[in-house]
Amino acid sequence: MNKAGKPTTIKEIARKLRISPSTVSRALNDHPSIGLVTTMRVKKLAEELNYEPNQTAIFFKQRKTFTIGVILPKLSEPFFASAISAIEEIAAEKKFTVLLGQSLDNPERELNIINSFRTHRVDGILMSLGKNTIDMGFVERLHKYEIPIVFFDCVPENIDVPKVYCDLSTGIHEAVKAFVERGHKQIALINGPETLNATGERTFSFKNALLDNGLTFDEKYVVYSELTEESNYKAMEKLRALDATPSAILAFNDYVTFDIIKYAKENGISLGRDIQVISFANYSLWKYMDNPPLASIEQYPAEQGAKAAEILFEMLENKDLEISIPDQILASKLVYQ
Amino acid sequence: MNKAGKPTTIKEIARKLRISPSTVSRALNDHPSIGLVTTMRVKKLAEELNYEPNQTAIFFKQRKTFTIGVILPKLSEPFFASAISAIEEIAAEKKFTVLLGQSLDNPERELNIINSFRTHRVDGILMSLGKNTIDMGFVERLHKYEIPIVFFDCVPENIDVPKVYCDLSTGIHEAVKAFVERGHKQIALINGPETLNATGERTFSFKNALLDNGLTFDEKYVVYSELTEESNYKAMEKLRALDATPSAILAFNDYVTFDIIKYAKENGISLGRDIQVISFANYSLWKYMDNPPLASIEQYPAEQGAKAAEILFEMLENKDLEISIPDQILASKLVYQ
DNA sequence: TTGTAAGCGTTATCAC
DNA sequence: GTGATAACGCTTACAA
Repeated sequence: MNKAGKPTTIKEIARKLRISPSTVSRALNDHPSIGLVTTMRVKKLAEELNYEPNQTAIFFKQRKTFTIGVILPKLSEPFFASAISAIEEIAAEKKFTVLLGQSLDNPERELNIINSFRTHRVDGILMSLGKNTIDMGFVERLHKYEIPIVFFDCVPENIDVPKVYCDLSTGIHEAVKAFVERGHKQIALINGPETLNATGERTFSFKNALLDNGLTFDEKYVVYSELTEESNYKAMEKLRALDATPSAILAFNDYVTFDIIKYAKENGISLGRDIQVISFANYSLWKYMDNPPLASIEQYPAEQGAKAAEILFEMLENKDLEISIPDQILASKLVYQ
Repeated sequence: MNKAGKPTTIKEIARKLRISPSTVSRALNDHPSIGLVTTMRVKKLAEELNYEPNQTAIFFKQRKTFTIGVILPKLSEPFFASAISAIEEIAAEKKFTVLLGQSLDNPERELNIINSFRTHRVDGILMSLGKNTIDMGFVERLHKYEIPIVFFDCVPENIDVPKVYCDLSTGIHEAVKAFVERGHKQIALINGPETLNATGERTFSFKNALLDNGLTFDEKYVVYSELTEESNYKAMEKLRALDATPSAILAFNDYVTFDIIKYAKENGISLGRDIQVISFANYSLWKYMDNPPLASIEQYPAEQGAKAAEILFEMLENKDLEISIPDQILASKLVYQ
């Protein structure tokens, strides 16, 4: 800071020391060719004047911003909150800063954020897709601009781009096995909207898991919910209307489970005795509840975010935009509370 | 993008159109002095070449980055997650991007983040202090650099700086009143560590609320916890050891409440009948629980974040770094689930 | 209405 | 070991 109230610049230091700006620059960067004395003098004055390099100038010159952008559907979702938390920690280690954008599942917002990130010249992007994203054209555009992007959790299909996601089949298998071991024969799945990938994935693995455990798969035991309370209740009613009412339910996520718990309470169903539930984890407060699900399928948001960040930083360090990185698939796991 | 694979620049457009870069710049920025025809030609070519202004150059030149930094203790805390979520939405409206840093309650990390933000030349900072921050010297430093900062939720005392926080006294008064109306005479407070401001504030308001409701204040009914499960249990035991066991407890936060619930379960205490609890909200899932607290004192994280962001943007627009802005105090409120 | 030129702060290249 | 100069891409007086 100088008397004019403006940040000190290299030029100023140079003027005061009657040496050239380039010498100052080199001295500050410990360039070997600069004499020890000069270096010391420069550093001393820089200290005194509270010199701080103007990063915007450096960014501009070096075409690198030491910044990564992270795009998530919603930050207030615990799942994404812990992902971003992990990402920020890794970025901080690497001396990178994190630009943040939330899409709120709106494809238009997603594109706006990406554009904003691009004009901010972020060095790379981490992204978890919103539910409604169809057009993936932006991936190619980013590639043209040589901005690497790594997807995690909600990742695009059929595009050769680095991805980190959780394989639900392992957790679903464990869940069904746990149910079977407890003697359940009628196992249902309350799934999400049929349009979601996550939904198809669950149905697929659920079917396999049933067959692998010596049960038959009956479509009727898979009901689809729009994930509103009303829709979740309807799903429960559909299941209760079946000839052989299921005694075990795999729920799309914890929010569905909450509604199942509420529904059960209101309808005199005893959770744990009449019906057992296993859920996909977003919350982890079950231990405080009286009627928690039997277990949860953990999808490791922090680990996914961290892994994605690591891959991104590796790409940034090696400039290997072209080599295609194999999908990083974390196994989901059944976790008892 | 041009054939060299580099982003198109204004110079390139100028060269191709055989006009000067300044004309191109002006045309792209709809400068009134440029003829309509020229403007159109420029814009058309810019479009064709996928021209995108290099923001790093603009940031550098204009000494403004359209970026705000947000510093929070921990992103995975639902309280802060919803604050940042609200902040991001407001920033997006203003076409600002959000730089993110989490202090993890570590003062050193806080300073690192602030330095990083400063070198990134953020236009302003929003911050919620970590629990252990003592040295507030950075505020003055930021002031010198003319970087406005607005605090929210966990704000510094005795410093003239814009602050947004929630006044707990209103909620605590309502809580005590609610207890009294239900016939409770022995009301306890399980408080946080004595070193925290938040703790002193609660004691202070709790005392006043008791007196205002015609009860007496007895220090023994305020116990301090380190907020670990063990410490929370000890707090409960202290209360149970009192001559007149409290029938109502005000809990420092929802985590404490969770432990109270757990403790009660394990010790055959019926929540709701033997003991009623009111908590300070960080989670909002009580409706799904069997033994929820009677009510929660809501502190409106999203509103606090939003308000702080608004103040910051106002400061940025008016460059009014000097006028001191009166504290923005939101009333906390007792909310029944 | 348009062009010229300077400058933002830093660093890389070349020269001495 | 140090200095001069140019360059990054854009904006903006000032000139024309």
